[in-house]
Amino acid sequence: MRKLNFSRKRDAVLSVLRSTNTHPTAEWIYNNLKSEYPDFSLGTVYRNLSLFKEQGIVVTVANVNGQERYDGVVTAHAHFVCKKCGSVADVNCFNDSRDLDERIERLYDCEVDRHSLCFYGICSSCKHKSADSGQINDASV
Amino acid sequence: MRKLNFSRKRDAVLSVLRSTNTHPTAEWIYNNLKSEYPDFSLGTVYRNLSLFKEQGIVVTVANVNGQERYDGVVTAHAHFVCKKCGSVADVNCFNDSRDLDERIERLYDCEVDRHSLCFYGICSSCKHKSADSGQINDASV
DNA sequence: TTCGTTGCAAACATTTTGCAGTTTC
DNA sequence: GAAACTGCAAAATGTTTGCAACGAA
Repeated sequence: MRKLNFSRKRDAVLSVLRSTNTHPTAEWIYNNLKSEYPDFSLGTVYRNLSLFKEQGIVVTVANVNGQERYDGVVTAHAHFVCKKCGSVADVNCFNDSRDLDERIERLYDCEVDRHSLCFYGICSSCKHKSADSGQINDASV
Repeated sequence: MRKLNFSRKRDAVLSVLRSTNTHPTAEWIYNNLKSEYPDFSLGTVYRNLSLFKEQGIVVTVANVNGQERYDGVVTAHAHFVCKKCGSVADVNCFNDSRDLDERIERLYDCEVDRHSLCFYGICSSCKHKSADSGQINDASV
């Protein structure tokens, strides 16, 4: 892994990502920091997110309406994606840890880094709105 | 759901997808049919795949290196994605059926259409090649 | 001074779309 | 004949990248 200098903006990207549980898009992170850093670009967000992924401290959990959704929590947990509002929520009712991966490794003679479990449907909030009032809010924020 | 006419090309797209277990990209399907139908376009593949998804007879199982991978088998089963060669394989060792979805519905008061379980790592074949000979073969065909 | 980091904008790659011609019913 | 379907190519979209300026060590 290559040498890294300290960078204020890189820190900010990670801390914004860690401060929310909405599993935001790169653009959302960008918009969130643009006011604080008038000199700030989307490229920096992408570059650093990609760096974090390499380091294993960030993962992408789903692609919703063409946009990748990022998570700063890398401990194994599932997600729920609402097809109406596009929200991505944590699902923490499984103890689907490393065991599962090892089972696959033995069974298929392969190496498993991680797995991703994702449920798709309509979230509680959208379900209780009237049938056709649903809108697509990409990041639901 | 809107009215559909019969279409030879639409049939062909579905049948090519159903004839393989490689979870191909739209482009792969296009290349596979281009010889049989000299008059054939990628747009048709995308339009029909998107139609099939609406109908629930096709799902996307993963995005590998920026390209969506399609599956004509919609019964619940997991997948394995190799980060070296980009292959996508079926994983059939779970009886993770509808039960799981219903558990989430009760727990979160939501509606679950389906879930997707995907393992990421290095496939058996790549694992047994020498360490750095690995290449990225997008559709591994 | 060296080299990692960034803004900016252009480049990229996949997917979507508008339109005019073709096919299905 | 009406409406669905398609080829084609242009447009749209999210993401990546090259380069010169900037910042950290």
